[in-house]
Amino acid sequence: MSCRKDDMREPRGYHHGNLKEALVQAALGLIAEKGPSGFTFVEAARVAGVSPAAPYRHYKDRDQLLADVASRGFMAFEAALVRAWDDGKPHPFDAMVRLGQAYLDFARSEPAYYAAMFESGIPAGGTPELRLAGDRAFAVLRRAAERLVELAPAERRPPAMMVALHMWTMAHGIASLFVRADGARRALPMAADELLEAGLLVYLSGLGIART
Amino acid sequence: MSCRKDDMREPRGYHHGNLKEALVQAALGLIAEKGPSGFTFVEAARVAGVSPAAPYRHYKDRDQLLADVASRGFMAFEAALVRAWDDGKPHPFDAMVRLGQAYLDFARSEPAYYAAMFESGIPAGGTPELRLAGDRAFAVLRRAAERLVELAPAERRPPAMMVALHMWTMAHGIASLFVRADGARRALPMAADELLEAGLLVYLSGLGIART
DNA sequence: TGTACATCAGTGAACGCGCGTTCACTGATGTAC
DNA sequence: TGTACATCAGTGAACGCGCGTTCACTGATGTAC
Repeated sequence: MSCRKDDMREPRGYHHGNLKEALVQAALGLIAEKGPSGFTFVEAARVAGVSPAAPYRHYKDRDQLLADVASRGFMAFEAALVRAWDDGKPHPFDAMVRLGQAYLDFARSEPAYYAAMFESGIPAGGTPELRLAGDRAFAVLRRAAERLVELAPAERRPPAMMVALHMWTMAHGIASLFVRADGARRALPMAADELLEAGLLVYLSGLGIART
Repeated sequence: MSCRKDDMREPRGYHHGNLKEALVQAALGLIAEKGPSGFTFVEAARVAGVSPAAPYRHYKDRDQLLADVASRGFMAFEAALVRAWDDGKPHPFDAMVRLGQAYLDFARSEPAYYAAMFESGIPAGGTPELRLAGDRAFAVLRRAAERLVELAPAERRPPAMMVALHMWTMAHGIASLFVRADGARRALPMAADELLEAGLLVYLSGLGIART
């Protein structure tokens, strides 16, 4: 999926050459291992094979690194959502179900990104890049919602923004409660994907939006 | 709402008399202030006015205290949900909307409990008490769902468990994204309560469940 | 009612640890001429 | 092509800090007789 664990380029001289990248990868590994709160600046430096003072050349502090990781996470997230939505083909209905799956898939396959994005406690607008990347990911949901509400009976067409927020809410609720990678995941008497798909379908049917 | 900030009983002798309680209150205050990951055992002792070794008489370690806080949180949560549901009166439909409100109200008015319950990273079954308290809170949703599905057309009655999970999902998703107290709360172009209410109503309508 | 004693809750000093951050430094790189 | 020099990325040692945990201890409480 992502370029997580490669490029631990062994032999290096005085200059690392790619430290910023290496710090991000190190952070991802540490977050996956012990959660966002267990990740430290010093240890990221150690994993990247560099002295504890080196990261300060690239990030003001720990939170800036975390924000960078979260930004990159949102970019990868947006890409995954765009891919799943695939411009609403062949039918916005199917595409929307794929979108939900992609949301959960991302939480599952990129738990470190997901945790940095949603569970690290850094503010959503912490840096301009982070805000932008987050907005762009949401915009995918927003565009999908716009296409979907066009399928509703014209006389009672719901606001697309609301629909987008509801889809986000359901996907995020399920991911937070039942898909997360850490010990706080709750047991579920069915597959998380099915739960989400069923929820989305019931919801759309409540809006009067049908498959054809 | 809760008995949070009282009983800081000033003058005391060698024995505190109520240290366990005081530690829980101290933890709640610290979690509210800096989040679950910023809370430390030593500082809880300091706030309770006691030496750093004293808490070990009552809790094996930091996580046990956190689990106790979360347990108590689930008990208060359950009570709030039961109160809101009010046995489905006057109509399960209205009661369900109240239930959703109560969920968000709890997240808002008891952010420390909420964080300990859902964002502290302690496993949901960390202690038997915690598991039991969590199950009981969910059981309220479950019972509500049972009453609601009875209103659905008999020939396509959805499983109550699924409905309960969907309600939980929506409420939790909104609480996690838009109601949380820390810096990670996201802006919302409408009231969170209205978003949840609308989502629940659309969902129920999708199940063929109507007000009368 | 009084005394002896067991139990228990809290003390305070100490420990080792890892973190975040700083500092003057040094090795490598690139560029002007 | 060669040399001088500015710039920059990383060093390594040091600091102060707060945490978790332990230890032998001590003061208070309750109970048996």
